[in-house]
Amino acid sequence: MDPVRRPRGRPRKPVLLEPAGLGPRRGLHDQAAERLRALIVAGTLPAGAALVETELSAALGISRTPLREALKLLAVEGLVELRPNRSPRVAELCADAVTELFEAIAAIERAAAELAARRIAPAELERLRRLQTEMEAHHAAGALASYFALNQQIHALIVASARNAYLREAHEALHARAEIARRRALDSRARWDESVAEHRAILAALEARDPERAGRLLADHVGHTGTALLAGLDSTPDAA
Amino acid sequence: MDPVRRPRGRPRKPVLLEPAGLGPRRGLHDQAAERLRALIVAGTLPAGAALVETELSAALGISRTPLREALKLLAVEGLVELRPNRSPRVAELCADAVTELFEAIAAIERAAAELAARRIAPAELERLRRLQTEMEAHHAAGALASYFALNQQIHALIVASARNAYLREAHEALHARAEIARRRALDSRARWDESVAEHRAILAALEARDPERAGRLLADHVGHTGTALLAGLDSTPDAA
DNA sequence: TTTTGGTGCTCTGCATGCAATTCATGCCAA
DNA sequence: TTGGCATGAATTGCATGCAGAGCACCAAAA
Repeated sequence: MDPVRRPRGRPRKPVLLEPAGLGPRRGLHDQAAERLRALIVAGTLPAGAALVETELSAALGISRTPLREALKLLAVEGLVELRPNRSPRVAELCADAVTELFEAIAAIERAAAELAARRIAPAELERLRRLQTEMEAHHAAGALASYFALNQQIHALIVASARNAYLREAHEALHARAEIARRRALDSRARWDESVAEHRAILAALEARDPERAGRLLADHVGHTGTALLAGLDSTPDAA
Repeated sequence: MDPVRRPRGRPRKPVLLEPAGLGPRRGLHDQAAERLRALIVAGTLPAGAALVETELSAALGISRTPLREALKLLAVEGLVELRPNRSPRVAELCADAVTELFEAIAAIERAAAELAARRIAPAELERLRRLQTEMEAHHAAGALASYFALNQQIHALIVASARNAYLREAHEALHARAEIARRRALDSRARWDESVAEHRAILAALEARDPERAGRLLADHVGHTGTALLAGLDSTPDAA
């Protein structure tokens, strides 16, 4: 009944999967993909966990066919790793991969910021300001989770303001994987102050509609986040 | 027996699908995805064509299950468009989308060039030089197809030299879609001279290990390619 | 004790069958 | 003639059954 299977037997923490209580949505495979994505990003399904079709399908209350389709989907997104005739596994992220990942995210967000500086609408700028204010409030209150959520919304909004569906798409795919790494990292409260300040500078650059500066600041910000996260990475996430 | 179904009846050109003669490969779904990708990029399956599962599976000599998985795969890659309870369609590319597409490719290739300028290995540089020479030869000989193939190899090699799997991944996904647009464009021989010269300049920047210049040149090059291609786009690709 | 060959089981991969939804055709009424 | 509607076929979506590949465990020999 436990869909999580670690490569070699180890103390398995119970994984809770609601039997399938979700509302009227699109196809089951889509729902399954969404759920699995959430479970993987949240770390409920830890990196390296084997995903056995029969067990997962039973846990999700669906049959193997839509589940397989969902797994293929997540494989393309890079969240799971399929090997022929073997159980798919939740993708691992070694330190090198995290470095590359944030490098790529920085590249995309830089381009997005440059475009956004030219194209962002006043309403979006206003929303960015509100989010920044809110984030600073959560920062001051020490609310880590809320801070992260706001932070993510800000980055997503900047990318959206670039008005480029392909950049946005690429960013989303990479962001999901970054979230995994983020969950595995220890609290990096040390970087809060820095991060908030950097966000303020980025917002200022966007308001000034300075593409070069906005792009550079955002890329640097993501780069810093990556290195900070890398430093705080739990070096022994699953394997002993 | 004809897997191509145009939205409204029109003279359908015959689509040739080999019954399944390929050698020992991975899963059928993978083979199917690869084949369909090739057919879509080549334009054999034109944009907007409805992909009926039973017909396609029969044409490919496989059953519907692996075909469905392949279609989901291509949907994530953005080559086909799935709508619930309707036949999947080959994704369309309107002019705006092409603009955005090349914008995104330019962004990624710029980042890749900047990284490549720092990381490219001497052997890769040597290979780039050879490809450039070869491409110039094909250019001089007026061999359009060979020129395009070489051009693509050069871009792929530059991205590979950046040593970032995520950028490479994003680039590949976008590149497939760009190929579709390229097939729909009229001959842009007018840009040959320009393009070859730009490639020479990019190579020089990489040899000089100048990230900023290499990135800017490559981004501009891609941008020019995009606008040229956009100008030569067949404005009535399928619909009357 | 270590290594090698065998054996059984589990799991994936694929094919097929059935139900639900959608689209098209034709009919009827205004 | 035109608009709306009902009916039918076609197609997707999902579940299940079966064959093949891989892995683990076990036994036997060096």
